[in-house]
Parts: sequence; C-alpha cells; structure tokens
Amino acid sequence: MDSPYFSNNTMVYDWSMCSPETTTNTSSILNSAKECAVCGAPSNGYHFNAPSCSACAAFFRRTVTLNRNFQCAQQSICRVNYTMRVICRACRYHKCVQMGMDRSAVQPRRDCNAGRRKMLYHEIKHISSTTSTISNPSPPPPSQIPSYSSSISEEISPNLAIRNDCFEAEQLLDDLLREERLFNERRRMLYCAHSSISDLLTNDNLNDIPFTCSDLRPLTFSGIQKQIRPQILLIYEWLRGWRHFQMLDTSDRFIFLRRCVLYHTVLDPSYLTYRLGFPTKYVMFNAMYVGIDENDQTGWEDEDSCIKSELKKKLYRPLMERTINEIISAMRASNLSFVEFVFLKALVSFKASASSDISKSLKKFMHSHMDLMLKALSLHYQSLGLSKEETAQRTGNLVLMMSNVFAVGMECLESHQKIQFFDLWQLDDLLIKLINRSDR
Amino acid sequence: MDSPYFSNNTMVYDWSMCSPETTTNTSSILNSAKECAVCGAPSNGYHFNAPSCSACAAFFRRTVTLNRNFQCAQQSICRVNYTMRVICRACRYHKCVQMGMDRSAVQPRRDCNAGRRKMLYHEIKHISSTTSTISNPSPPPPSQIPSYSSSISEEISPNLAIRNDCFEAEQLLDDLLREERLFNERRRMLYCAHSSISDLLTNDNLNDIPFTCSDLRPLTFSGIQKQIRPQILLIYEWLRGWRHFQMLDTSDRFIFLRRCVLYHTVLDPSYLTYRLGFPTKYVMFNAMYVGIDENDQTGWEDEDSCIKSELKKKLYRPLMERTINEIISAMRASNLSFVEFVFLKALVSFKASASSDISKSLKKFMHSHMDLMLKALSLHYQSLGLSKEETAQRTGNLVLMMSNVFAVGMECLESHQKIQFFDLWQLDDLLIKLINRSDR
DNA sequence: CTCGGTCAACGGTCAC
DNA sequence: GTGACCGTTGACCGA
Repeated sequence: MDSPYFSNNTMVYDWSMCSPETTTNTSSILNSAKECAVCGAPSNGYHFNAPSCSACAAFFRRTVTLNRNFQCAQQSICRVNYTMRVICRACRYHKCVQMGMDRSAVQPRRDCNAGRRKMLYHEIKHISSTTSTISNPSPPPPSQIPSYSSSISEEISPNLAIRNDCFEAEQLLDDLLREERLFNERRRMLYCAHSSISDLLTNDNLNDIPFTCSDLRPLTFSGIQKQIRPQILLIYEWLRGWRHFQMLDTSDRFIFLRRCVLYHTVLDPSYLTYRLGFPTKYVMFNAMYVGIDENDQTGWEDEDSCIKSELKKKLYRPLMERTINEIISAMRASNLSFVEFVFLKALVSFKASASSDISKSLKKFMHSHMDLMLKALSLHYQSLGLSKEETAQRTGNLVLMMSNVFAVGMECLESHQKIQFFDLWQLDDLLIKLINRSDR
Repeated sequence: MDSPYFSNNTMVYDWSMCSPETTTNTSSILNSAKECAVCGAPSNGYHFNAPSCSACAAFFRRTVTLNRNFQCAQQSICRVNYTMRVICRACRYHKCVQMGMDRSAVQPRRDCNAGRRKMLYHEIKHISSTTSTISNPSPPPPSQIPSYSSSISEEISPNLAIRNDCFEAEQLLDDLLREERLFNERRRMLYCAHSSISDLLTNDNLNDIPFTCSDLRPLTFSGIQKQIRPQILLIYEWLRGWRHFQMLDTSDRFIFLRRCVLYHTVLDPSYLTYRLGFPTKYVMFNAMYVGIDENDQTGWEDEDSCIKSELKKKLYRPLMERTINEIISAMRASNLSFVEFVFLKALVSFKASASSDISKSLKKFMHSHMDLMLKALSLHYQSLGLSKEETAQRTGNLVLMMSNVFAVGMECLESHQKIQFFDLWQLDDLLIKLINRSDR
C-alpha cells in the first residue's frame, strides 16, 4: 500500500505540482507518468522516483554508481529532449535531478556471483581498465572509480552513500559561487563608472567584490530610487540561478523573491561595507556610499524634490548603525571569507523562505536543502584544513549572523512599510509590491 | 552454444530487421553476420543495420556526419572488397547503402567532453578541487573555437539533408526563442508599471511582446538616460545566452556587444512600435513612447536640466521617421511574425559582428553560423507548411530588412557620435564607451 | 513494478 | 583519411 507510490507522492509530486491547475487535472499526472520527465520519450513508469524512460534511468544509474561528475561545455542551459539527450550529459544529469530523481534511490552494487560468465566479463574489464590506468602517466584515479570487481561490493556501499552526498554538496557550492560571480559581473556592468569595458567583459575576473574603491560615489537617494528596479532584477536572476527555482509555482516564487529582496538588501551592503568602506563609508548595492561618522555629511544632504536631510537621517541612520553593530562588526570579527558570505546569503534566503507560508512538502525539501548547505560548508572548511573545533566555531558564527540579519531585516521591512504608508518619500512601485502583504 | 547471447541476439536483430525475410534460416543470418557485406572482411556484427566490419562502419559514419559526396572516377562499377575497399570511396559508400546501411541510424553529435582523456582530466580535477574553485585557473582554452565538424561541408548535396544540421538548427531556434522570452521577462520586471508581480513570475507567460498598451508611458529623455544602463545589461545577457559567446576572447566580446547595442537599439523599438504603438506612438525599449504625428507633442516637450524640445526634434525626429519608413513599414507589410523577428535580430547581430574586425577563423565560423540560421528559418517555414516560393519570398524580405537596419543603425551611430562630441546632451558613460572607437 | 547487470552497437579519439 | 581502440548507450533480462 505505501511502498513506492506513497513515497513518490510525498517527495516529488507534492511540491512539484503544488500549483492548483496541475493538481486539479488528474490526467496531466497520468500523462506525465507516461512521458519521460527528462527527455520526453515514452516512459514505462517511475525510475528513482521520477517518471522517466529506461534510457534516462540507466544513464542516471550509471552516473551515480560510477560517481561521475560532468561539466557542461555551455552554460548549463542545454535543452534535454528525446533527440538531444546525448548531446550534453551534464545537463541531462541535472535535469534528472531536477525532475526528482533521487541519488539515494540508486542501490549499492549488487553481489553478482550468479554465474561464471559474468565473473569472467568483470575480470576482463577489470584487468583492461587497470592496465590502461597504469600506462597512463597521470595520477591514478582508482580510489575514485569503484572497482568492477564484485567481491568487495559490500565494502563499497557505505562509502558510496557518503560520496553521493559529497557530490551534491560540491555541486551546490559550485552553483552558489557561480551565481555570486554572475551577480558581481552584472553589478559591474550596471554601476561601475570608471572601469573599461574590457574589464567588464573579461573572463578572468574572479574578484569576489564587484567594485573597487575608485568606483565608489557619494550616495543620492534619487540615484537609489532609480536603480532599485534593476537591483530587484539582479536578485531575481540570482534566485533563478538556483536549480530548483523553475519548478516552483508562482506564489512560491513570489515568497522567495520577497524574502530575498528584503534580506539581500541588508546583506549585500554589509559585505561591501565590510570589504570596501569600513570604517568611514557605508556602501550601498550600487557603489554609492554615505558617511558613517555623524559629522560626515556625505550622502546625508538635502535632496530637492526627493527627500530632506533630516528625514534621511531619521529614517536610515538607526538602520545603518544597527547593521554596522550587529552584522558588519561580526563579519569583521570573524574575518568572513567570500565563500562564507555566499553561504550566509544562501542560508538566509532559504531559511527565510522556508519559514514563510509555503507548502509543507516544499518546506521539507527546503530544510533538507539547508542541511546540504551546511554539509557543503563543512566540506569547505575541511578542504581548508580546519579542525573540527574551528569548523564548529565558524559555523556557529555564521548561524548567529543569520539571526542578526533576520532581526535587522525585519526592522528594515517595518521601516519601509511605514515610509510607504505615510508616503514619507517615493519608493519604487515594484518595491512597494514586494513590501506589501498583498500582491496588487 | 552461449544461450544467453543467442537469445539476446535474436531479440535484438528481430527488432532491427522487421522485414519479411525473418522467415529465412537463422544460420544464414548468423553466417552473413560473420562477414562484412560491404568488403567481405570478418565482421563482428551489425552496423547501421547491415552486417559489416567496424572499418566500413566507421567509413559510413564519417561520410554521413561530414555529409560528404563522392564521385567515382570510373563508371561506378568498382569492385569493393577487403583489399580494394579504400580505392574508390564513391563505390564503397554506394555498396554500404546497397547492403542496407541506413543514414538515419547515424546519431547526432554527442557530448564532446566525453572523451577518454578529458574524462580522466575532469575526474582528477573533481577530486583535487573539492572546494577551491576560486584558485582554479580553469585550464580549458577559451579563445579556441573547437572542431565544429559540421561546418566543413565542402561537397554538400542538397537533397541529402544532414541530420546533424537539422539537430543544430532546431537547437538554434530553441535557443533564440528562449533568449528572447527571457529578454522579455527581464524587460517586464524592469519597466512594467501596472502588472502584478504574479504576472511577472509566472511560467506560462509566452507572450512575444513584453508590454501591453496599459504599460506605455510618455517618454522623457531623462528616463531613457537613466535606463540605458540596465538595457545594455539585458543586451549583454542576450548575447551571453548564445552558446558560443563564452568562448570568445575579450576583444571579440567587445565587438559583439558594440554591434548588438547599436542594432538592437534600432530593432527592439521597431518591433514594439509595429506591435503596440503604430501609427500614433513610437515605443522605446522601456515602454516609453513619443508621438509620431508632427502635431503630437507627447515626449517631445522641453525637459529642464536635460534637453530642449527643439534639440530633441532636430536630433531624433529624422531617425524616427527613417526607422518608420524603412523598417517598421516593412515589418507591417510582411506581417512579420515573432519567430521572424527573433531571426532578424540574430542575423543582424551576427552579420554585423562578422563584418567587423574579428579573427579570420571566427569570421568563418560566424558565416557558417548564419548559414545554420537560414537553415533553421527554412525549417521553420517548412513546419508551417509554406511553399518554396513563399519561403523564398519571406526570407528575401528578411534579408532586405537587414540591410535597412544596417543603414538606419549607421545613421544612429553617427548621430550619437556627434551628440557625444559636441556634448549636445548627456549620454550614459557606458554607452559612450560603446559608441567610441577606442576602449577607455 | 522497478531495481541492477548485460552487451551489441553506437560515437569520439588518435597513431598511422 | 583510415581503422583499431575504448568509453557510452539503451533494449533487454532475471530478480
């Protein structure tokens, strides 16, 4: 009664189909089971918890058991369908995962001492692969590739499970770093005043902050006002870079976007200030800054037809000071690294969304996703050679920072709801829609 | 004999040879499978549906993938056997087909990263760089254009449609449509005033224009001035969506971006005006419009601290009128479809860049890329059921439109170079860098 | 019904 | 350009 179907429904369908129009129509569910979710070929049922054809199932099984890691030659945007499925294996694998295939559903290598012939086949394969690796001058990979020999299958299985998790975690870190770099590239193009275009277009730009000190300009509120819309777009692009975002329905996307706009607006300036401006300049998302010191009037002056100096200070100095005291100082104290910042941003974004009014199954998925994030962070620390104590301490710092970000973010939200309600100064109308409770 | 193999073989071969000869003696099938039907060499089974040796199979595969067409120096009566097989390729290929080899059994190009060495390399990299992707210099040479074997089509026979080309053409159309839709989604988020956020975030938005009439607002030059930078970013994102863009070096990227900014600035307003504003409103990229009629002053008024009405009209009315007369009217006359617009945009972008100062090999690649585009367009017309005459006529229209776009674009460029030189009004500094010859 | 194993037939590679 | 070589794929099977 429960076996595969029940688990299928809770794990996959509940959250991939939480949009009303799909759940109402049962035939679409039946149709989706008849068609491979990965390549669209006629499917004969479920494989590894996703409606898929046997070919994609075999592909997925091979990829997992051999612990392969593919790299897309393009930008991980290859179309995967019946005719194109063999073109890019990286994207085919990602689509398998996206469509709900579960790495843990791949069983450990079975004991195959069923017949002489099979053993013979394996021995031959084993010998030939061994000799080829020996003849190769490159470092030998035998520890990575599972042996074809069936005799040690029992010993492999626990390691294999760990490796699967590592694989996912590693992938996650790669995704997050890629998206942050893209975000920086876009910000450079939008806000940099002095860089040459060659600097913007180059491939080698691995900087973890988008600006340099020479890009910083005194803040004007009218400048912020005009550039908040592109900034929201960039946050949306960051969110879309997350592999599972496209599977969310509209209302869940809305929740995620709202949360990210709110908390990124706190986090990004914090990191920029920590890296570029502290202790004199508080740097905003668009490389504009205000003076931190009370006597420094930069950015706090009157702006005709926009906002008065007094109101600026009344509304935003407390927020700025709280951000400095509770977030930026913590970043400085722990000497926050780029990777840690990227994790902090992701954890804040997903934790905030998971605490919102989303479907139960999505909530469950989000929590396992955050577990994976912590796992990836731990692996990162491990690769840096940190001890367990240091790892625990830095992870704890990050989690403490998260709660500070939530607190400051809430104050920021309330403050802007007040601004909008009393019309203290003109906010962008898309921002208002994201601040308000209802969507209109 | 080997019972499992035998049953396997019969099952597989029955499926592939579902012909009336299945009643023939099984042994004769096995005998015939033992020797190559083409050259008589010992064969190891079926290839492309004919019992053949691996050499003849490889020969057939190369011939099909490279779409080669051989000519026999004799009278197409050459004997093809084990010793003579390399003498006449025309007769060898002919015999391949005669013996039942099926061109459609040759599959599309597979993942190029799948090679033995490269795979090993990736796996090693995978191990060593668990998390330190930052320090990874990412060895694969980006400036090198890979093999693109399909572009080496010297001896093309038009009646033998290349399967691979069809795949690539299909992929190309898909990419272009996807990028245009993404472009529209981004424009909606940047410029829409009245849509609800749910409308922006929904997946089902397949509209081919980003705005509705209710989004249109009277133009202000200061508004254009402020929003040109996000627009350049969107053009950059469009360009980056092109699969091969990341393989270009910085200077080539610069050339492409310059060309696209120029011609998209002509093309996008043209399409928007044709679809939304004509004959009263000329619609810009950000949903702002000016009046087309000389008596309609909308958008042409004085703007304090930016630009005077007189200068606006002097600088931009001629450009607008030329765009209407030469481009928009042509779009209207041919009732340009969304897909055609997408192709027009791509053709203009790539043709303009290919005519610039880029490396010879890139130029060659660009031309074959444009050929592929025309092929994809032709396939699209074919799928719509258009006759050859109609296809030729519409393709001709599109090519004529291209040259008009180039002409108007050149005038637009000169006009803005003049504006920048005499400082007639303040242009965005990134735009200036893209207009000027040198990069500084 | 969906696992894993199997192997003929694919594609890519690279000395020759 | 050729063909031996090897890795990958997917229809098929038993469990």
